[in-house]
Amino acid sequence: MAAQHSTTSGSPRGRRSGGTRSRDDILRAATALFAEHGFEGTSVRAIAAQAQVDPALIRHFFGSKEVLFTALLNEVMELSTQQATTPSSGDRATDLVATYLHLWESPETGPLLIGLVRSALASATGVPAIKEALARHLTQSCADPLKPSLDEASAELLSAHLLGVAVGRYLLGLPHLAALSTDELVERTAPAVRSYLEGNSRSRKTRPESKKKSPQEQLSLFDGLF
Amino acid sequence: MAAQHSTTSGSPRGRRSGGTRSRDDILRAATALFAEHGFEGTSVRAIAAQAQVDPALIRHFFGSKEVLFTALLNEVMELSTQQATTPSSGDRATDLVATYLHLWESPETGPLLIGLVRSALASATGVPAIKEALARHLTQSCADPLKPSLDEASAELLSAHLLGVAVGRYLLGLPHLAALSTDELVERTAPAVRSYLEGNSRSRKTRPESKKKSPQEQLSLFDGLF
DNA sequence: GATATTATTCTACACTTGATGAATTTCATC
DNA sequence: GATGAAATTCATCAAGTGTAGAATAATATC
Repeated sequence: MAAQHSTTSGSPRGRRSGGTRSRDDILRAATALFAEHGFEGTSVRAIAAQAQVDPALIRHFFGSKEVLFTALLNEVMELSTQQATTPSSGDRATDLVATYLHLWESPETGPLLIGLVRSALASATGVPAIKEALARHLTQSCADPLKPSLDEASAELLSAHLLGVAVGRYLLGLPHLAALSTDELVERTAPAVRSYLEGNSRSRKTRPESKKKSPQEQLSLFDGLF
Repeated sequence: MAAQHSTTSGSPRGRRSGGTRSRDDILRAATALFAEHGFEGTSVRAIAAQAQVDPALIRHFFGSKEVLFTALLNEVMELSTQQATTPSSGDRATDLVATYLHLWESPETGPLLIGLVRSALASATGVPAIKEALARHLTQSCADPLKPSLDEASAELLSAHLLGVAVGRYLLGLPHLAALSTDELVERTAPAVRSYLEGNSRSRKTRPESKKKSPQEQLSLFDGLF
């Protein structure tokens, strides 16, 4: 009785009959929106709207927007280490690039990574845990697989390279980069990665002084070949 | 007379005596804050506060937050093309990397680039001109200098690589990457760039079919050398 | 010297934001 | 069947958002 009680629209209050998937709906909506607009650019209300749910439900299930984001962060870190065991034959450079790009192509981890990168780069100070998570992701996915044979600076440089490729393709959408097939992309990226694995580890330490310029002799062996 | 008129603090209304540098103060404050928090993360009020100026002055001088940001965008594009004429001797890869990183190290263009990248990557949809500006910057600073000898996909890949290095060093602050001197960074990045200039342009087209895997023969000439 | 332009501040509007507390309904447990 | 826990919505708060109009003071122009 008492006829619906109040304002014009909306479902009635109280728990619904039968099972619920609101929690999953929220997670899915949050994944999509964080990927599109990052952490700060996504409002709790927008997530609730996309999940067709009241905004207060997000607080009920997760406590705060930041905790919700952290839940997704944990998910992507977990899935990454799981799927990191899928490299195949061939050389290490190709395997590394293929494994890394697979994380970005997968519909399970791809949107999470896009959201992570967008959120981590958005601000220099906001939510430091996000930037740390991105750094951790990079070392886990890029640097660690090459651990014994690469110094730390080279590992970070290599990670930055792969991150740049992902940013250019998935966040910026550089046209020709985005148009490549995954296989082509792997083939074309692998040589640069290989240059870190092989070229650099040999040419370092050969010039202790003379900080300035002229690193030609580094590959001078091949200068005539090309 | 009439004793200061109204609320507790703040300068009196009206124009100040003598010349003014408020407009430049606003530009400087905006540069710093956009670099720190990106376009969406920076409020007009925060810029005004940092410039020690009333928020309405920003509207008076620039009309809107977006126009203010565009003014800085134009500035960085202009300065980039100016300073792009400072390469030195040596090979093309080293010159390209040095010239590009100089834009990021310079106190005039560096903060503008940081703000541009932060803003462009923050959201998939917001202010499309920003993402276009970043793409234009990349082609102007990275791809165009290599124009005749590189196909477009390789140029974008190379641009993405350099962008990744800048992101890792200046936005993410990866510790070992940020600790390198500029010269060391150039030396260590150049080989990867060289692999695009030389390695790739040679090995392409040698495999019209067999899309999958095994790109070993690509550099097989040198496999024994390293 | 009158008039227009510019620089500067104040106040305010309409809106969005994250976070709460309370009310209501269903389900689970005993 | 009573009781507690969980799910759901509503109403609201205190802040912050970009933008706007109007008021005031100094300078430029004629």
